[in-house]
Amino acid sequence: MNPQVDDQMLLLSDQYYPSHQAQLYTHFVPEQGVVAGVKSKAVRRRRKKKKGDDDEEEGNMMMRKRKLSEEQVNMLEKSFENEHKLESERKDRLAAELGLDPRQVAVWFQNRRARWKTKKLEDEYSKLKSHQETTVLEKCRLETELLKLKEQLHEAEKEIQKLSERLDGFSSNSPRSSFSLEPMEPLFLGEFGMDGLENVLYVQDQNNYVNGLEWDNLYII
DNA sequence: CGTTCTGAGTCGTTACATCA
DNA sequence: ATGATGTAACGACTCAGAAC
Repeated sequence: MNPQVDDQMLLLSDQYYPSHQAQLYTHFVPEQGVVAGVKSKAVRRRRKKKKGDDDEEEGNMMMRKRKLSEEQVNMLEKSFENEHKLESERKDRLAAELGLDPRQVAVWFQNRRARWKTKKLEDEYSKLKSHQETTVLEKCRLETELLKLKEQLHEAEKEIQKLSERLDGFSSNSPRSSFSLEPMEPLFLGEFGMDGLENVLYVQDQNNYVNGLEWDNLYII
């Protein structure tokens, strides 16, 4: 910020810090630069930079942090809830109502927006994180289920293989007779895959429709 | 004494106005 | 119309005092 702007702020500070409003501050720091109407260039002192910069104002620490009163913060919060952006008119009105420098109101809103944004990011992050965790769990569950189903499929194929071998043996050893149903019975069941595959069709699982699909695929191929 | 909260300073960027 | 310059507002980063 350039010096001209700072000068404007000095004027504004004089305008917005009338002495009768001093009681509004819970932590009004004595040497603020406007004490007892003294117009001072030190209203907005530059803070000390890092250690070793310069010690010009070490003696009279003019720049101290002023904590806003609960009432001021409440009103600012209300205003922030209504609208995060702060137009010039609203800033001036708020500043006048609260007995603050418009610059302070602007700074408060800037900080509030920044911290609101940080909090929002944190919230979004934790939401995404928990969503990701449940997705990973679901993936594990599905993989386990897939393994089980593959195992069942393997068993079913083995069974089919056994039955088709039996069928081959039967057709080569005995002549066809339309009246010899007795030996057909077990085969009949086998032909439709019912022999020994109950566990495939009646798997106790909430997703057993999946097993059904697998079974369909087995016979479509 | 370390941590957290928060008011405020600094810097870079952007939008806009003014002027030569 | 156009480029240079000044100004204001803002976000991001940071510091530092206060509170816990």
